[in-house]
Amino acid sequence: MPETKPLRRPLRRDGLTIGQIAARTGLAVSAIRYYESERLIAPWRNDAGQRRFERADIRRLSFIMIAQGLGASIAEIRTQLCRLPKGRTPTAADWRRLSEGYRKDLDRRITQLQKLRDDLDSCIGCGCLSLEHCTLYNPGDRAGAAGSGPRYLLGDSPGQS
Amino acid sequence: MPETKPLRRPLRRDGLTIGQIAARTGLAVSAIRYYESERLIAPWRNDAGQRRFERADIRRLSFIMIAQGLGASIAEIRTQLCRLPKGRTPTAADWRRLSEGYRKDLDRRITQLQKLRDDLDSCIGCGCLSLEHCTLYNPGDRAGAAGSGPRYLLGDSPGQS
DNA sequence: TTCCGACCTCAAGCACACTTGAGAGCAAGG
DNA sequence: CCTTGCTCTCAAGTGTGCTTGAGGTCGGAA
Repeated sequence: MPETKPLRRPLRRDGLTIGQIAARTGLAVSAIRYYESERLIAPWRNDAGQRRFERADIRRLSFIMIAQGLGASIAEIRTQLCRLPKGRTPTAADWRRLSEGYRKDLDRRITQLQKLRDDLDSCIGCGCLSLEHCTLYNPGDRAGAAGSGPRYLLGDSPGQS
Repeated sequence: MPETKPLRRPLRRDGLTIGQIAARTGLAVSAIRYYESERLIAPWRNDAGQRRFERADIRRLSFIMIAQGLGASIAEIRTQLCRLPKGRTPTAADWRRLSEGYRKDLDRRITQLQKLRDDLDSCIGCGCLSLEHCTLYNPGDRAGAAGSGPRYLLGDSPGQS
């Protein structure tokens, strides 16, 4: 987490600076700028061209972080965020509505992982490893198997050859 | 799935060709070559320098596919595979031993996803989105949230702007 | 006024897991 | 033998989600 050390804290009115947003969300400044370039957020600019954020943007960024943790791509998240009301600050209910899809997805994923776990012992050492219709390779949709993203979670520490 | 259409099928003795391995595993030929370059598999070569595989390599590749589906990186899988016996073809018991780590990991991930699901409604629309110590952002280790890999699983079809 | 830290843009780079392309060499059915 | 399709190597490209660097501006405390 670079760019996040001393922080003098000025200008609370007229919006938050990108550094303040970074500090509050834990995101890197560069990541926030990237999200803007991807049209996930739309801060306004002050006279000098510096970004200024609303408090609501923190929530928006938080949603982005959660959605990413759940496996969503930037494009998907953009689509999701488009469903928020345009003219006004989203309410708790708006966010909750958005989250419902994720909840259903979580349910599906949990079910699939449970199946995967139950299949693992009976499958991994057996003849079905010679393939054909083993549930371990084609767990419904491949997505349900929970992705190629997370690193260093399988018990081995990173950096081993 | 390119490179997987007509298939004449010769030379069963003296090992399987890369095309045959590809057909049986569903992997692309290029992916198999890549795995060799990453030292996950080690086919021998015939006189002309073409790769020849053992049947046991199918199982090995299958393990790779499963492990990837569970979020393991190439490096991690390489480490895992190093634990297999060197001199002989791995037995079902060998594979089962390897899979135990994954089973434990699956248990952890299922638990975390359940927690995530339970937290989702109570968290996503509420004040904790303004951050600090919300479980949704820092679900233990970030890996437990199941990764940034899987695409198109959140209910929205791909290709939407 | 000075100065340092925070901010700006734009281009390029990175890591991962492959795929694609060029150019050439085998293998086996007809 | 010929042809077709499978195989080879090596380099470069792809997509995702950022980070890094260069070169420069802004803001506010001293």
